Parts: sequence; structure tokens; C-alpha cells
Amino acid sequence: MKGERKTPPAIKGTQDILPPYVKKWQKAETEAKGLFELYGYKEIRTPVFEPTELFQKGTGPTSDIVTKEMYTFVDKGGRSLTLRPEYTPSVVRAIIEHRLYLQPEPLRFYFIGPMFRYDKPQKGRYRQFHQVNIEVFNEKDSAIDAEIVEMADILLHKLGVSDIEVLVNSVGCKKCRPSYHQELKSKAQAQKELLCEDCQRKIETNPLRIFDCKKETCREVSQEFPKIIDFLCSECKEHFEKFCSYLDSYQIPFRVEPRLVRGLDYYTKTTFEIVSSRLGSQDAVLGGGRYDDMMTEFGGPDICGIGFAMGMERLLSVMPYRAEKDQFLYIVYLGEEAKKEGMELVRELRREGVPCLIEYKDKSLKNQMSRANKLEATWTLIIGEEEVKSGEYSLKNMESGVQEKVGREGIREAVKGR
RNA sequence: GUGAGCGUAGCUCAACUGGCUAGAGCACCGGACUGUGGAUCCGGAGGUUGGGGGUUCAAAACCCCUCGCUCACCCCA
Repeated sequence: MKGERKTPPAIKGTQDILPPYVKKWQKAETEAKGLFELYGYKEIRTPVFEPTELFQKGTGPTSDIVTKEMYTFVDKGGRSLTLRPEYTPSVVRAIIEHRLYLQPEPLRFYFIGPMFRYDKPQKGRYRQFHQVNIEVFNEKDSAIDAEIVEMADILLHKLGVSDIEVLVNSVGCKKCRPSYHQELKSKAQAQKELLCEDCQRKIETNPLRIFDCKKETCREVSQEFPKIIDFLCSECKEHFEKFCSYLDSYQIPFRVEPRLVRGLDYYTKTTFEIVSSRLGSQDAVLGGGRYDDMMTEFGGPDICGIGFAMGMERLLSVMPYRAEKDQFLYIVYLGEEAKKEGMELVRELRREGVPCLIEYKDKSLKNQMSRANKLEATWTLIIGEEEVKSGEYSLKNMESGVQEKVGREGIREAVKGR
């Protein structure tokens, strides 16, 4: 690799998205945007970097993201800034900053953009990755929880993603979680010897995460542990039951997964994931939940929130896609006079919205035709001396090989008739 | 951050147990064919074998270091 010595390569965990593949991104983005707009969501765009403090507070000072995965740097003014590792705190900040909560509720936003986490890359996990996010603020009713899951489900089906499963859970709230934690801790403590080293540590730091362990023995032991579902306060319990019943009425298959403990500490009540068996170890295409307390923790009004994030790279890796060929006209010519006529014509056609290209190398006609073929032109328009004189061009359909003489009007008809 | 596997031409891969000038297919460029693409034939270009060091008469191969990729752990989209 001669170039690699001179040119610094793309940095670890980032990637170039090259032209043929960009089409697939565009398809997914367009479908997502279209669907979100249909559900009343408005696009919002926030800066890629924010004060470090925003994520420390919003994402949680003890979370892995904040403690070891942030791209944090000091700018020339001495401020500590961080490339956003997730997007929810930014929206919450924007809502408070612009008093968006004074607008008619509920507020629905969507957003598409890059996120940054200093993680070790592997399948479905990159240092710069892209998320499609949606958030709804100021809607307590669990019907919105169901609507969001339904929208996500529809989106994935529209994009042809199969082999997916909807997982849901409730992680309770400030009122009911502490007592559950207590109970879980003491039960785990009692069986401590049976758990792996990691899980023994988790008993103190974050007992919920024991459910996540992939070791067979830990899974067996944790089966017997109390489930948060059984400890929900009446409000959370009702919320969750209604949520499930709404999903039923939407006829969306789902599985209650008590082990579903999302890694971000701010979640309350509903959490959910949509996983695909066709992904690797990182199998969540999309994940989210409710965060009823974040706004007040930022000093804003008491407004609840709920949303999900979908990983674009993960989505695209399980999304089927067949690129369609671009249709365009390729103009070839013989001689300077014909070239000028071609240049004029190509300009005219482009102004009318006809995609076309003109060859600039004055080589043999054969050579130019060969180029048109390699570029996969739909039609080739030949301008030679004869054509200049008569004003009738030779239009060749490159697939069928059929060639006909056409005037300027004839070009438009042929090209638009497709 | 921890662990494992892998780095040979743009791509897919060869090169025995350490032994000739590191090869082939596809792709690319040109010619056969200067007013007609795709097929065929002929030719050309393209490599410090990821990088550095070591062992050896001799290294793509063996050893050490390093970088990168891949997968898994942790965690997450």
C-alpha cells in the first residue's frame, strides 16, 4: 500500500461511505423521514459537540458512556467539549433553551446524524456511527409508548427487514425502583458464590446488569432472582399493562423481557428494543424507552419524554437493497463543431431536468461508445458531421442496441417516455 | 480496556517443509477496429508481501515490536 505510507488512513472505527452504498443510506433515510413526518414528527438538528457537562448530567456520571467512551477535548477558550455520544441530552437542552415546551404538546422530534463513542470497534459498533432518533415530550399516556413501537415496527417492515423481535420491559420509577434494587441485591448476595466474578462485582455497582450476563450459570441463577415487573408501583404497573394491551390491539408481536435492562440510567417505566437475529453480538437495531425525569434534572419544567434510537449501520447491515441503475443520456461526437453543438445540447437538456453527460476526450467514436457502455449509459446520442448538417441526431438505446434518427424534440420524447 | 484470528496487485485468491525475477482470474488502460459499446484475441500498467527490527547463505513464510482489519468480552445503536 504505497498510499498508506503517505496518506493517513481513516481513523479506527470510522468509515468512508462510497457512492454505490450511499444510495442505500439515502433510501433508508428517505423512508424514515417520510414515515416520521406522517406521524407528525418534525426534524430538529443540534450541534455535534456540546459542553461535556451536558452529557455528564444527562447521560449519567456513572454510565460507561460518560466514564470511558466520550470524545472529550478542550478548545482554545479552555472549555471542555464533547462530541455527542448520544442525542437525547441535546434535544432536552434545546427544548429548555428555546422554551419549546410552550408550544402545543406533545412535542415530536426526529433527528438523523453521527454519534461518537470511543469504543473498541466490532460488528455493529463503530466510533463514529449514525443514529436515527425520535423523541416525544409531554405525553404521559402509555398509548404513545405503543405508538412509537408501532412506528418503529412499520418502518422496519417497510424497509424489508425481517427476522426481528420486539422486546419490552418496565424498569419502574424513582418510587418503586429502590425497593426492588434492595430486594435484588439481597437475593444476589445470598447466591453470590454461584455468580461469576463480574457479576459479583455488579451486585454492588449495578445489580440489574446481572441479567445481562451471558454465562450459563449466571443466567440460571438469575432466573430465580426477583423481577422488576413484580415490584412496580401501582402507577408503573398500570402504565406497563396498558402499554402491553395497546401493543396487542395493534397486533404487534412482542415479548416481555425482564432481562432487558437498558444501559442508560435515565430510563423510567417503559424500555424496549427491536433485535434482529441476523446481527451479531450487538443485535439491537433499535432501542429506547421513557425518561420522565431528565427534563427536571436539567432544571426544566416537569415534562416527560420517550424516544428511541436506531443504529443506521446496524439497520443497513440487515436491510435488503438492490441498487437501481441511474438513467442518463451520454453524448458523443466527432469534431470540434459537433462538440460545441453537444455542449449546447447537454446544457439545454440539463435545464429541463434530463440527466446527461458529455464526453470530453476527442477520441474515436468506438472509444467514446465504449466509455458510454462502461458508465452504463441508458442512451447514447451521436453527433457527427452528418448530424450537424441535418440537425437529426443518432440516438442509440444501449440496452437494445436500437438506433434511430431524432430531432431535439425526439430526444426529449425518448428520454422522458421511459 | 481484555482476548482470539487475520494482513500478498483496485477486488478474489495462489506461491510445498524457509529456496528461481512473488503469480493467476476479474477489473483498469491500450491495440487488432479513426462513424458505433458489450464478445474474442494480443499487449500494457499495477507489489517495498501493512510497517519496523531480528534469525538465516536465503524470509511473503520463523521470532519480537507496532499499526490496521475481523470477531468476541465489557457496554451499547
